Amino acid sequence: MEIHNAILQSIGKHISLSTEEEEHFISLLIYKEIPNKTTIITEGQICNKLIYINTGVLRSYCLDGRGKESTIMFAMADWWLTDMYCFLNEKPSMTFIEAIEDSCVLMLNKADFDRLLTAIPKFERFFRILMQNAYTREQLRSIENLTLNAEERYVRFIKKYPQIVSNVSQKQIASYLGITPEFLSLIRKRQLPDK
Amino acid sequence: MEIHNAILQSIGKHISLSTEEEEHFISLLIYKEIPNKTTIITEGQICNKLIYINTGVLRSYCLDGRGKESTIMFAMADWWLTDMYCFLNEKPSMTFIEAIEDSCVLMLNKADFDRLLTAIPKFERFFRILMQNAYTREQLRSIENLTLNAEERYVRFIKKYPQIVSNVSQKQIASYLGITPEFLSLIRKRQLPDK
DNA sequence: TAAATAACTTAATCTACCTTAAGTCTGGAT
DNA sequence: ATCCAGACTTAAGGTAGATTAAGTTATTTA
Repeated sequence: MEIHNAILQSIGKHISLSTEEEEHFISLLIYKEIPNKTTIITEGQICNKLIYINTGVLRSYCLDGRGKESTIMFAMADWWLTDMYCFLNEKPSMTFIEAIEDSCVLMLNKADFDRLLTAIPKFERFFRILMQNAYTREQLRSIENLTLNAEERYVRFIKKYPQIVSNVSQKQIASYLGITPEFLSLIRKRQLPDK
Repeated sequence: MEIHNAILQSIGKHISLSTEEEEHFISLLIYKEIPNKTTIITEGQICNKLIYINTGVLRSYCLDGRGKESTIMFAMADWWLTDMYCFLNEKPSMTFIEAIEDSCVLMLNKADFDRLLTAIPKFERFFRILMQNAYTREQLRSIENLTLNAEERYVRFIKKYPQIVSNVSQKQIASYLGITPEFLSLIRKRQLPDK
């Protein structure tokens, strides 16, 4: 009960469910505690879980051919994440997902996700809105990557995600911004001195 | 009739509509022919149209403070586009949308879009899938921007959108890839000589 | 058909950011 | 307490890509 308050309230902002519908939905969720630094999804594994974060912070990232890490997203309490492409198409994951602080999550299997959408079509609406928001967020990121330099991107990042800045290593922030940790260090130094 | 075949078939891949539902949907669409180089959405205007491309190619782009243009997307026949963030939130557009060849489109007003989703909830499913695909596409673009250099991005671009390459100026391709037209010219030169 | 405008190329110079490498600081594990 | 590995800093030298500017080729437009 307790545990499902946040997710139900979050969903309730977009659709209204009857008590039975809420109970049915909750019955599909798998509760899991994830200690800091635990990897819950690994490249190559089938990624068949959609993850809702109850508390904590997770990070998804990928590795390129040369072993360079790129952070795809940081996700905080009340966010959803997965390797969306691979979840939807039931392909092996191209990404890793790990906890970057002690977290607890609720997970929904792909099969249950599909059945849920059929059983309670209101969830189509909920996930449409979720996908819409994810889409517009990503599009903004693409544009900012193209139009802003590293320092401008860093400044926007700390304004947009102040909670993350305080919890995450600079190396990981650099890999989100697409720069090296060394260069981020230099940017940070520039920001301080005179003001 | 003729004109609506493509859009109905495209929607029919994801949901099945009754004849009345199809007719209702079609009654909401506004048909418009858009000559090459016509701008149909301008920064600052309220963007309250969702656009389906029947034939032709459109481009959306934005301008940064220094007047630099960034192409957000190229959209071909059977694609949907708009300034999604501004359409959904009924804000003034932050982007421009123009035809880059003679095109014809079907448009759906925001108010009709909202009513359609209520009247025929199956459309929630259709647009969920549309948003999903848009999201995963954008996420891939973000990652490629971070991990690939300009030449690699160009090579992927021409593989993924061969039809666009033949119809669009290099200046516009450069602004999609986030490089200058001069540097794209250099990349293209490198590609030819020996092979 | 000519003139004008825009697209594309080429090349020199410049800069944002990377690479490498060495050094400091920190938090866990023993 | 000590050791160690990882996080962060600093700095020298290198490179991808920008900027500027001039020249060439298309495409409009008159």
